Amino acid sequence: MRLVRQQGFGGTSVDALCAAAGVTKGAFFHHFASKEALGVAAAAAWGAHAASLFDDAQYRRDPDPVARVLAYVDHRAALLEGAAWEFTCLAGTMVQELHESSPAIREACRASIFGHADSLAGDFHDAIADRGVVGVTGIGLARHVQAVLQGGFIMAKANGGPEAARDAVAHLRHYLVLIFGEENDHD
Amino acid sequence: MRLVRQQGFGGTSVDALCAAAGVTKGAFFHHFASKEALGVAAAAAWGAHAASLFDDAQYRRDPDPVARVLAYVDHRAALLEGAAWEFTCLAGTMVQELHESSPAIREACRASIFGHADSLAGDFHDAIADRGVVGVTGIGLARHVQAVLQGGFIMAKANGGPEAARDAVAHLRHYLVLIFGEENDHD
DNA sequence: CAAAGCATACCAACCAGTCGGTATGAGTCA
DNA sequence: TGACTCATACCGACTGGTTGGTATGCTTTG
Repeated sequence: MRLVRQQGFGGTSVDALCAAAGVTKGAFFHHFASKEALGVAAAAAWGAHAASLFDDAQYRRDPDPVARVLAYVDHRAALLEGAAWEFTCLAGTMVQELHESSPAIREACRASIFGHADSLAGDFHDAIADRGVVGVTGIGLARHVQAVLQGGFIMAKANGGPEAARDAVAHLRHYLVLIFGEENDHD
Repeated sequence: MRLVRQQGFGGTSVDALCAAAGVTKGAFFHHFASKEALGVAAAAAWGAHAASLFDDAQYRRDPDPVARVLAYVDHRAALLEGAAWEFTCLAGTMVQELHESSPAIREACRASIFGHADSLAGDFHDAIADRGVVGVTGIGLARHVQAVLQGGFIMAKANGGPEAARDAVAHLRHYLVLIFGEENDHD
């Protein structure tokens, strides 16, 4: 689904998709009722891909929850390399374009983005409880992390390189450190 | 340019644009060499619009620079009302869609977004100097503010309402308060 | 009159989606 | 075993409509 990430959903024709995937148009419409159905399936697949990337990563076994959330952010920062289509979020790209015209795709993208935030909320909740932080919630902080990442992607697209996104993530990390303090049992 | 904000650039045809503006296609192509030229002009106009909205707002005369930057964020939060197309950023929307396919529009959107950040950098610089904050720069912080806003817009589009964007801005304000402390001469 | 501003009709390219047809393989029965 | 049926997977030419853009001529203004 690289083409959609490069050119957008509307900018990618079904013909182009089929040519890139090496299938014919007949096969495409045999498997998907419409182009919109492909968008829904792509968003769902993206959510599953994200889950497989982050859900059982090594760093999630650190006993200190603050170390876990900082490691997650560092991991995200490390992925910011290459061209925009290589590190940006398919769900964020699609929902921006289609949130008004296709409720089905909007919902699939929402599920992907907020679902990923949900999967992080536990660690943030533990970190908040562990440090006795007040004024923020685990789910709220997890969603804010996603918002900053999405915003960083837009800055990177505007600027033509990943540096702008890395700056945003660096500020995000700074925010978390100000909230939680540095991690305990590292170094 | 409401149509572009609702449906995206590719999703809005020149015919629809002309109908909405009450002009004919002949007049359109008399004024713009191409649809892409319209996009460039729209991004530039958006930047000018933002400048007129924020550059000489009342709150920018507060003698405390920290009060100024917090007032800016509060002002942005207050604008998060209604449907997504009413409060989201035209430049952010367009650059996401066209950053690869149209370098001219990408550059115009970059100028709009980063130009607005530049116009805030002075206040952030003053706030940093005033409070003796280390580890962040005025321009870096101003750009981060834009990134969080853009990310909030995406979360709002995914969620179908402005609440998600307000949450992001609330965390952004929290970050600034942690960095600078509360403002001095307010209340 | 001459140029600029604008309107109308038009074009080739492209779009998502359709449709008649084929290939294949599993199940049935004599 | 082999002829028959049925369902699923797949093919690619085709269609009706839309796209950005153009060609031409009218109309207003200086």
